[in-house]
Amino acid sequence: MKKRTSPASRSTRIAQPEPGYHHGELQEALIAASEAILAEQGAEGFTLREAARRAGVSPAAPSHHFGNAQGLLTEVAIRGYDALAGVLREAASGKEGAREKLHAQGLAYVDFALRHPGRFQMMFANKRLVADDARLRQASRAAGQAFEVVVAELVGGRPKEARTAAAAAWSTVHGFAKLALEEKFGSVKNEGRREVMMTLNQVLDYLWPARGARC
Amino acid sequence: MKKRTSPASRSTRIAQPEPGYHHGELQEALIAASEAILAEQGAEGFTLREAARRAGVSPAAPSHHFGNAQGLLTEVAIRGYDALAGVLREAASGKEGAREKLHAQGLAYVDFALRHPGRFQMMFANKRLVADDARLRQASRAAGQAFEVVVAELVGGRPKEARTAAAAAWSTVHGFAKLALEEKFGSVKNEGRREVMMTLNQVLDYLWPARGARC
DNA sequence: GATCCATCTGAACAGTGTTAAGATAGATAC
DNA sequence: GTATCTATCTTAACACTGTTCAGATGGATC
Repeated sequence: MKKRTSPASRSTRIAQPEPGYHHGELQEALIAASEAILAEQGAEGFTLREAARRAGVSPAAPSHHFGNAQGLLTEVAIRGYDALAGVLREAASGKEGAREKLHAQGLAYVDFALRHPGRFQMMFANKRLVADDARLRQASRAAGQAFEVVVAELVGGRPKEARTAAAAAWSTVHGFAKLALEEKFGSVKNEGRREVMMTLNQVLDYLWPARGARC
Repeated sequence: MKKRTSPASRSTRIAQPEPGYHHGELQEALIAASEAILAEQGAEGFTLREAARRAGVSPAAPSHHFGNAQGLLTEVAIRGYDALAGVLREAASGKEGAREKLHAQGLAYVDFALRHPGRFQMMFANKRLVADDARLRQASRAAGQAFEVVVAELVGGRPKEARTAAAAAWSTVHGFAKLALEEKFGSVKNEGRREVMMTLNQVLDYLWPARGARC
């Protein structure tokens, strides 16, 4: 503490809209910093120290708010699931008919994954999260249920079949997103993305065909 | 170099069947050590130093054979894809009829992932591998094509539709495996695994129904 | 105005991957 | 049979990482 103690230098800290901490702003600053790292560097690029650096605090500061790196990432993942659930609900709300809603949700799911790869990968990196955190599990379940409500409409309400169909839908779009992110369907940068999304369109048409199109 | 120089102490090194290195055995020892770590600790538990430790060499030794950690893991991933491709081909060969073959492949794929989670996760952790390694890409493509040959039979040879159907099949089983590993379908330990595999069975039946079962 | 207490810092620790220079020893050449 | 060559491995160091703990800091409370 030789050069950074004066109020003037303090206010130059990055990602600190209000000059004073001690007011619960550090949590938000750390979460925002983490999301920025994930967006720029991907899930593997995240480090707790870098998040602290961007928030303008020492490496030990985050521990007082989140316990450890897993705690911070868990909070980031929760927000990610909330965002995903919102995207899925909105996609369904803009369509008429169960098949069209499911179709739109599938596209929205993969679009979310390709637009926010770091965040998406981290959401499903259980080992880096507090996997049994109650709020995390709830947020994850809520996102999964976005499929279930649409699928229930598709299969006509039978709960057993709805569970199976929801698992099928989630598996398909999740697997497609993961494989696309690992470039198994070719590049996903720039115009490569459009092509990958068209492949997804065909996959969804193949698995959930328009009434009477298959068989 | 004070205590470990005598031939006697040298021979006590772990995972070193033949006492003499200098014969190309270190590559195999490092790969075997890495696979053991992945099996015991999962993908996140792998460290290059631990692999070197198990092979009985210094932390710098692997660099002479694999360049860096990514190089070693790439070799591990290649063997993983080879094993997976073998499993998929064998699963198909034991069945009659395209749908039954695809069904068996799906079960085999997820079974492979649940039995070797660390290896499986690492195979799809592009950031930890030399993603553009020619042999890795070839091994990955070979595994993916195990689906294509069966799916081509299913759709009757039309190549465009076969590509789509293969992407659909791979996506579904890959997504199911990933979600299962992240415990999204409940526990996957012990008898929980049987239940998860039954869910997969229902998913496959739902997406690729027996002739005339749906519609 | 003194005390309290949440918050944050500084410094340390054990661990990581990677690099460069040097030791070692099997293979080759004379 | 001895000397040289060359692949292989070690030692030591560097810049990182996450986490812990004693102590400084300063806003809120009495």
